[in-house]
Amino acid sequence: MSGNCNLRVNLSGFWMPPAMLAKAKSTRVDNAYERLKAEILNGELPPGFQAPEPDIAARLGMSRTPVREALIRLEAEGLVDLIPRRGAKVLAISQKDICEIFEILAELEGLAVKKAAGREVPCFLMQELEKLLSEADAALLQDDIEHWAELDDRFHRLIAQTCGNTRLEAEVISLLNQVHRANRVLLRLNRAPASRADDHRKIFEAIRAGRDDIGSEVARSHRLAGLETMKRLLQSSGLSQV
Amino acid sequence: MSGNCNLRVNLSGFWMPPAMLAKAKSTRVDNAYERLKAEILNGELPPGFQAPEPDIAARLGMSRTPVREALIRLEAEGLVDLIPRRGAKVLAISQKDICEIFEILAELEGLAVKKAAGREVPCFLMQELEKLLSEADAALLQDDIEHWAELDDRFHRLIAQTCGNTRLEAEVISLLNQVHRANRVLLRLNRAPASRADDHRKIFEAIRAGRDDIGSEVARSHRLAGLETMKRLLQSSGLSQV
DNA sequence: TCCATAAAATCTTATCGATATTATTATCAA
DNA sequence: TTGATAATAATATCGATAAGATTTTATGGA
Repeated sequence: MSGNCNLRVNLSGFWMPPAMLAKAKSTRVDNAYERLKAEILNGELPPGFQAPEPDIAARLGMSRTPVREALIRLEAEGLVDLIPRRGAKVLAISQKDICEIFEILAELEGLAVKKAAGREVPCFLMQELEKLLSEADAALLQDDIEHWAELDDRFHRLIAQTCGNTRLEAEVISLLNQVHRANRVLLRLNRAPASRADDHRKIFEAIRAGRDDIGSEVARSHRLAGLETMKRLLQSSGLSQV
Repeated sequence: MSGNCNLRVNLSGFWMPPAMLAKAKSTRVDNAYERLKAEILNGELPPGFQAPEPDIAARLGMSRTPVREALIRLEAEGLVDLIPRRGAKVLAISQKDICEIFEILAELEGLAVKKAAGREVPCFLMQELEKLLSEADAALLQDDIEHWAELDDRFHRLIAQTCGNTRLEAEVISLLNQVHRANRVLLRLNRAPASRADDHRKIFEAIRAGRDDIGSEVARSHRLAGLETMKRLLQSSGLSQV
């Protein structure tokens, strides 16, 4: 058994329980989905990238059918656009898109924090949140904006996971995915954190203290402040799409 | 001219006879998608209904490929569950699902009304809203709960369309679809309107007057009150799923 | 020569029917 | 009853073909 074909690589880059990795059956559709999604999120497939299905299938080493099914899923998640007779295109994000998404995120993240503060959040999630906070502080001290951005993103995703509402969690994460690359590109231009760092700490403390009112309000205004930063960065960079 | 032609919004409400949709759609995938979606929403395919792909394909008179692609889209919208080696299953809604969805709807509908009140809503939409309000009044006077429920649903969908945020609109409509059958079934048991009728009027007036603060608050509490009604109906009916 | 139009070639998807794979069920011996 | 094994059923995937749009080429008139 030298070439273990069942060995699954976690391409999403996020932590998964070992059981999940072991059990996850590796179908070609799932494989194509995970690989394409990872490549879109990390920028290997940049916004605007466009290719016919056969090309993508060939690149992934499989036939068109599973690729097509993966693309349909990615389209439903707002990451690609399937243009009839033109192939699949990685979506670019405009200022309007960012406004729309951040406005929704402000409400949904506010709700997520409210729900999290109103329930018993599993201990390991709180510990993970706290770890992210201290690592982010450390990254800022070292001026490591790249790493800080990564931790910022993971904090927001983890918050979504604390709320206990699975649909809310999935929707927040889907929206974060849609703006993931725009976030990264603009922060790289900015070379500075896009938000007040202590907002995250406030949110964390509010959840721990069960202060749903404070928490949700901080989360909401945090996201709306982020929107203003994004708008400013878009203006100053002169980019119409990211 | 981006290729979002495949994202179609049914402006006339949400339900159309399959035959009509069949003619409008050119591809079999779209055809299968629209037909299955309509059948799920109107209850022809009830929650819990389950069938292997070949059966569904045979019923729709096409091969498995387009059916499968339609099912993947429906799964992404939370209407069906694709169970490996078991076929496609129409999702049933539990009390937990209703809680999750209504909580999110409360925030998103609140935001939608806030945005609608803060902008110039196209005249024909306001007229349509007003028409729905007076028709709903008339239906109540005649004790036509069935018709009232239909108008209530259409009001909520139309509100989503006034907000100007296309993602917000799509998400609200998707959530309304997921609870559509549950709504209908429970109202039929109840034989009475599930919410204070004048809430709708208040929301309409707030949008017209540009009072985003009032409008969003009424929309939010309206939905949360609806959640309580649903919970009560579920308890009294003894149903664990709808 | 230049432009408009028609015809042909090309390219890509949409769809099909068939096959390989694999989970589930049935069967049977210990 | 249990565990192994065979049979079954349904999917996952493939390769091929048809349909349809786009682009290119050919053609004829000014």
